[in-house]
Amino acid sequence: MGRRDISEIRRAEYAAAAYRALMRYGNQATSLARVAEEAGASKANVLHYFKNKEALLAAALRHANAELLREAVLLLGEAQTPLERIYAVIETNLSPTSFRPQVAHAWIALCAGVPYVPAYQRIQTVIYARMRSNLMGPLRHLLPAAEAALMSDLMTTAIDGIWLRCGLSLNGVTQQEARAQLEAVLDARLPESAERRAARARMHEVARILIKARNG
Amino acid sequence: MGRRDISEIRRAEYAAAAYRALMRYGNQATSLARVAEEAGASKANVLHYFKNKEALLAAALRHANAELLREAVLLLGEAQTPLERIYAVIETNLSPTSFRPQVAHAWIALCAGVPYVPAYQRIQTVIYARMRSNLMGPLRHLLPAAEAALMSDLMTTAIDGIWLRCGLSLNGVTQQEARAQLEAVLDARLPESAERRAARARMHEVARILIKARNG
DNA sequence: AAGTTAATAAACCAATCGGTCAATCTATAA
DNA sequence: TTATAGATTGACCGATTGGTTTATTAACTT
Repeated sequence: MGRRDISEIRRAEYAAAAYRALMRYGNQATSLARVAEEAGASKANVLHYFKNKEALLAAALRHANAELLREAVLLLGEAQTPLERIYAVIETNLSPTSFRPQVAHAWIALCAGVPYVPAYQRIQTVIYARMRSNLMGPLRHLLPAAEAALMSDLMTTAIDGIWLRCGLSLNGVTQQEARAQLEAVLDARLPESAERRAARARMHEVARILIKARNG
Repeated sequence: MGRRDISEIRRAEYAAAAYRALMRYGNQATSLARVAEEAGASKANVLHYFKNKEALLAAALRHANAELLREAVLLLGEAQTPLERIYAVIETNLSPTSFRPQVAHAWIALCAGVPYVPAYQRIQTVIYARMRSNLMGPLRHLLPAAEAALMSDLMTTAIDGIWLRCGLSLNGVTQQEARAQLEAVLDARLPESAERRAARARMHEVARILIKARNG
């Protein structure tokens, strides 16, 4: 175990601790002291590996995003048709890994900081670019360019709105309600068909299997 | 000018100042000192009228919500058909009063605090209840109950997502893009028709007139 | 005019914030 | 074994936070 390894290990540890704190206590209450406590380390050592709080929280959000990305890659890897790729995106965003109030809290905190913290802005830009790429790819095969762009934007918007509501969790958006809403979005330009039914069923099944495998 | 009046005047002044601070500097940077400076008063006097910061910011958000509500009432008052009432909601949320990054910032700050600040939660609950009422009313006339509820939820979700994007304003959601997305949402269950075209045109015109009157 | 009440603000407070520093400890390299 | 570089930390710092206290001013009541 070289000294170089420790650096990376600590950075990952502290980023994960910061993410946990962000989920549990919210942005306001996530101080360096609390993150250090969460990680079982000293505040000074956290700052030994991150030049400041902003860098730490940015790493925390990238850490969380990487988790989500891993799930997306798995699902997209199983998709074989454009419609299946669209449902892969939907299933990813509804998977229990991400569709949880606590996770949503962390992302809302990110959104709140975007206008004032350049590092957050960069993360958000990357996330949106990937979302757009994941959706535009399959949509281009199914719709004219303008309509594909519209549907990509609308699905992104709807997913954002669903996450927001999930984070507030006032009346607690059910996964089923969220799914129904996203299906309705699809209805606007990709009317129900045998292909769509098949794609939905298959990716739902793939998601179920992957989740079970991860938990088991 | 009785002493009772001054109390209400100051409360309104300070709430408005807090809302301005929330829009300009974000939640993080909105301190009592800054709000007092924004209001041209002393911090102590702000706390003389609000028992603490939480109450002040809650009043600020209610103040902002009241502004939005006034606009909604005006538009809904002109709507004469169910479809027009739906478009009244859409136009309200796209009006330049509310559809601005700064305004969205303030609301995102609210959302970020909802899980931790009970007062914010109450405000959010009221807002959602009114939105649902405004949408379910007309939708019930146009769709079966279950479909009406679905569309109400979906429109709320989409509006939330649009506001969120507006607040981030990375690629800057245009009012036109937002309108196109909401039209696509309607397409899912209320296909384009002569009635819908008429309702859209009329409420768009009503909104234009009201905005012009307010600015002029 | 006198007395009471509310409006206002300066000064102050303890707590906490993000961040620095100097000093230890530890483990590898020589 | 000793030297050295990195890991780790307690103590500390100035700034800022939300909130209180105390004193002064202004205004209504009688």
